[in-house]
Amino acid sequence: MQPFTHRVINIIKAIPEGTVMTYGQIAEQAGSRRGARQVVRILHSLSDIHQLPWHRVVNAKGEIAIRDEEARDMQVFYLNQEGVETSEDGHVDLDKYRHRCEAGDGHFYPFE
DNA sequence: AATTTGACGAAGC
DNA sequence: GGCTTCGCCAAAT
Repeated sequence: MQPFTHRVINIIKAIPEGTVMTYGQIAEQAGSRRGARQVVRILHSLSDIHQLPWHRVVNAKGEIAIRDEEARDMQVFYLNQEGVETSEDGHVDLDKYRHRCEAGDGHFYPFE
């Protein structure tokens, strides 16, 4: 298992209830800014054996990225259960629910 | 070992 | 706002 993969798993497991993270965010936190696709792979392959809250992961537009209708519906259900409002299309308000790695004083860094 | 793939993201049209 | 192209790199084949 590559360090990147391990970090991604760890990050996903650390997502609090009622919040969501984007693939890009996770990849960035894991160390690869362009690793969103690896996050996809990891989630797809590893959510099964790990206990990953995959339903708290959405794409950059705040939409449910999943393609399977049933799984998509399930994700919407879980998010609603946790208090995340989702549209019928399955998109959430990232500005409200996006989990951000806080700097402590609320200072927001647009880039790094 | 080589090639394809993929629940994505940003940039370009 | 939508569609296409390119980049990215681990996992699957």
